[in-house]
Amino acid sequence: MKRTHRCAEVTAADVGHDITVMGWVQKRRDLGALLFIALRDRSGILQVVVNSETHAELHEKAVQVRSEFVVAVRGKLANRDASAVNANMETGTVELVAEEFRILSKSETPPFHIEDNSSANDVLRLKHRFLDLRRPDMQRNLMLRHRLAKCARDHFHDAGFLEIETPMLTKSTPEGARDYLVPSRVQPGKFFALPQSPQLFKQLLMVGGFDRYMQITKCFRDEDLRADRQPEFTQIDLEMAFVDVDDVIGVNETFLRKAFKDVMGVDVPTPFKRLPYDQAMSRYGSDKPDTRFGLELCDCSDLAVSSGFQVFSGAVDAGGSVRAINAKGCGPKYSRKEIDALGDVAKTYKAKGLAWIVIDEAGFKSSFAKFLTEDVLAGFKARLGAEPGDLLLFVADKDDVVFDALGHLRLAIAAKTGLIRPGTWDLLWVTEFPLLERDGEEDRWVAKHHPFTSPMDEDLAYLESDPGKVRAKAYDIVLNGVEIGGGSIRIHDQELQQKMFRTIGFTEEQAQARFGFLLDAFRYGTPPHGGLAYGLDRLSMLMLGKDSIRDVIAFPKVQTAACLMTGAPDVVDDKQLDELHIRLSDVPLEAE
RNA sequence: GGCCCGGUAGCUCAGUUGGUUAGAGCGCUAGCCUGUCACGCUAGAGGUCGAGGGUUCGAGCCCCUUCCGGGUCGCCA
Repeated sequence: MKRTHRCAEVTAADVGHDITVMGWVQKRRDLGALLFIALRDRSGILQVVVNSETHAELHEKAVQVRSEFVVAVRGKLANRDASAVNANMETGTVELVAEEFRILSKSETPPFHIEDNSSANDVLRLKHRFLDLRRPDMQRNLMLRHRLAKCARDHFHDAGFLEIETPMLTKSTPEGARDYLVPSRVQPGKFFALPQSPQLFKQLLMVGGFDRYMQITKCFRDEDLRADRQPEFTQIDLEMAFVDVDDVIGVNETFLRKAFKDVMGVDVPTPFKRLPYDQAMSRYGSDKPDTRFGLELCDCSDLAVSSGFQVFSGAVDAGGSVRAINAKGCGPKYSRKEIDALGDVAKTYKAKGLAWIVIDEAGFKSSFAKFLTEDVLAGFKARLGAEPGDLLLFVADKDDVVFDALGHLRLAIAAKTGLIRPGTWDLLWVTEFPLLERDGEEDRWVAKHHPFTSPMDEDLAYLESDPGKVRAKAYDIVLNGVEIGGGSIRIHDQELQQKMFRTIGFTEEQAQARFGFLLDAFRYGTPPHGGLAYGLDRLSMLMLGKDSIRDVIAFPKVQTAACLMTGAPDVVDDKQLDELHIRLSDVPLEAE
């Protein structure tokens, strides 16, 4: 027997014709002399009818099937009687009248039912991921991911990009995330690292003369997992020579517009909004702001200084700030307990507390009422445009704490009060990131993006005198408050690169030891270049409205970075370790 | 490493103040059934209450430890 159709790909034109389908038994409905089988493949479900009166032998075989048996059925596609039409089914007007039937493979009773919105828990599903993948929503997810990846290849191919692979076994580089290491058998005591991204290689491809490169590739970072972070994930990575910021942004806006059109059928207008980093922080308290709603931050530091409220004035005196958001109309919506819960949110992000004022017709209620004179209150109300019914929330601290706390508060309030309209696709560039940031632990400047990111031309003068002031030619693309990609224009000038290394405390020897191959390359004619990388998993996740990238990865890992299906990671034979010149220490021995 | 949530039948869950033999729905098995599509009807099987320890006359329930999973902070250039 040879398959002629997928189950749900039969059309009205096929009615009356002989067809053969193969798939899994979704459901068996046995009416005695009449048997219905809902047959499923990746396209959907088709009902098969087996009649014992007309096909006794066939029926005898078919009644043996159970859920998830794999069968092949040949027969005539027929229209159902009007009374038997199932309007909830894509193929509900037709059915396959079996004339030949083969059980290709039996199945044990599956540990959970194969269906959308499975209520089975994650452990069970991930242990049996091969079954979980049969569920229609997992099939849809991975099909969308495929379309997105294909769209990227098509678009960048059409725009003159070449897909070139870069090594998986490479050199560990300092800074950034923790590397996954691979021991060398041939060179005792030495290790490869799996790439955190193809960053250096794609820059070398630019030096190598491939002026437009793209790749869809795995990246590895040995850090703790989150709903949107897996130890291995996939980037759509690209790099272009002879470009500046606007060129990179342009080709990517075209890509995203095409991706949303082709994959989602959604029109996203270009150009996208652009928001400089300092505005993103001061208005939204985040470098990946969700701008689908307001609740913007408002600086009240000047009012706070003269408020007579020590917590407020002290924060400003210490170089911090007092900022607030006005949760319009939330006064009556939030109980005291719920406001306290907002305080807990603020404390999660290191705020020492959350000060609040509820404005009502009669006056106000506040957590710091005794410090609120008429004048001070009037000042805050005017600054925040407050009206009766509003809930004003204040955080006083160092700027980074204030931004972090209020930034997350506005998300919490938006989520709780339903400010976010589903089905909106809010694309936004965040630009002009700081080039450097202070490393608290080591008390030095470190690259915020990476050490090859170019400073903005107008800030070059400050690189040595006031490094914190220098902005970078770096940009992130943000979708609905989630960073889906980021990149920068790179340094292509050797002198500037040296200066950059000096600023982040690298001696020439250290830089040479770590990035020598790149610096060598840059001595031989480097085109100006820059690029960007997307998180394919995250973009797929958002397009599907999911809140975990596990839903768009065929075989994901759990929070302990383990694969429940294969049991990886696992112990290996001593022989393998010997070959790799590795001796274990400090490993708690399990009972053998 | 910290904090929070969860773990009872194959699955999803209920389980009163600590009290007899731990229940339900779905699924599964067998029988019956010619238009089902959440098929129906009848009968049946199915339990290390995650694991270990403690308190108690008595623990699914209380306490301690631990394992597993999820969320989150730190971490993630």
